Amino acid sequence: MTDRDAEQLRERSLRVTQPRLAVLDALDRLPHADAHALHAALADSGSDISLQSVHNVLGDLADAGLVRRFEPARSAARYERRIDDNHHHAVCERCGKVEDVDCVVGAAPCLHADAPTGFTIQAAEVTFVGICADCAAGAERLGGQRDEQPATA
Amino acid sequence: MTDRDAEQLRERSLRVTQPRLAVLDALDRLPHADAHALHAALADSGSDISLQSVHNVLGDLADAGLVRRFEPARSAARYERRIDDNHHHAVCERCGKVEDVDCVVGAAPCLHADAPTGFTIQAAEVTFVGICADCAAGAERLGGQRDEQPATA
DNA sequence: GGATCAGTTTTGAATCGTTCACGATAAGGG
DNA sequence: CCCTTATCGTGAACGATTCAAAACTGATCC
Repeated sequence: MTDRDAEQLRERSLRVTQPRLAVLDALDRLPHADAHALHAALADSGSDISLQSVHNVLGDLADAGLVRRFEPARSAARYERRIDDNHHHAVCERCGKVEDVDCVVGAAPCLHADAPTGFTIQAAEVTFVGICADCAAGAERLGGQRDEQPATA
Repeated sequence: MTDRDAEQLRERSLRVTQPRLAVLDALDRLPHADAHALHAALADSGSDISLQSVHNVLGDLADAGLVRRFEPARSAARYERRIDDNHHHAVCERCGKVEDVDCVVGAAPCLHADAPTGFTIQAAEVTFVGICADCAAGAERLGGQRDEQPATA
């Protein structure tokens, strides 16, 4: 997929660099990672990229529209490569895990708010908060625990 | 309304203190303020409360369910007193202003996501991003400007 | 294939919003 | 009115992100 990544970068007149390819590749493996998690993952796979560069690259990619940035409450910014379809996110209150939620109410569901005050709506960010299956199962017999996916992965 | 505020605090077994009443009162006047804006507003109206205490109070009030905390992307946490109805928010990309958006799709619109992975949805956070009427009007003849409501108000 | 130039990365420090720790203070029951 | 304890204030610490300047390298031109 690195070829396709390089192509995408060129399409946006971004230089094809090792850090950018590495970040894109890591994002394929960690679909909702934050900068810290990506940095750790890259370090593990041999790419010696500074955390600041990860932020830098993510910023560039987000500006270019190759990557989408979203910020669950109480959490660092997460990044994902799914940008074409408008899907939403479910965040586990307990462990911070994020899962994709496809639109249920049709094509672009919550996008048509009638902003009474002349607001021009450009995008809608929908985030569901709840308990993921794993935490629900684990919490039945254990007290509140924390696992924090992005810190680990 | 201070009487009602005091009553609400007592109902949650929170002590009725001047800082808490002041914050609640300020929140009535600034419906979507962040901690900094509230601190400034309180200072203006004579209440000499430290910024840390504002955070502290807001945290307590949020824990008690008297206040709702939400975090628009790229912005500090905002707080509001409307907690009973589930309404959403429209954030102006340009000036950061937040306006309430009532549910359009019925009673609890986007709340019924079929989380495929056993997710138990507890709440939905819907945020619309766009351009507010003021900024749209102003931007027609001015280059990109910034006004940042919470910093001023 | 190599030189050149601008876009990128790096390093280190700075910023912002928020949280922590602890002594000082005051709310509210007795 | 006193005592206990929640709460507030002060100051420092913290995590995530951004900024600044110098070193580097990808892409183009020769």
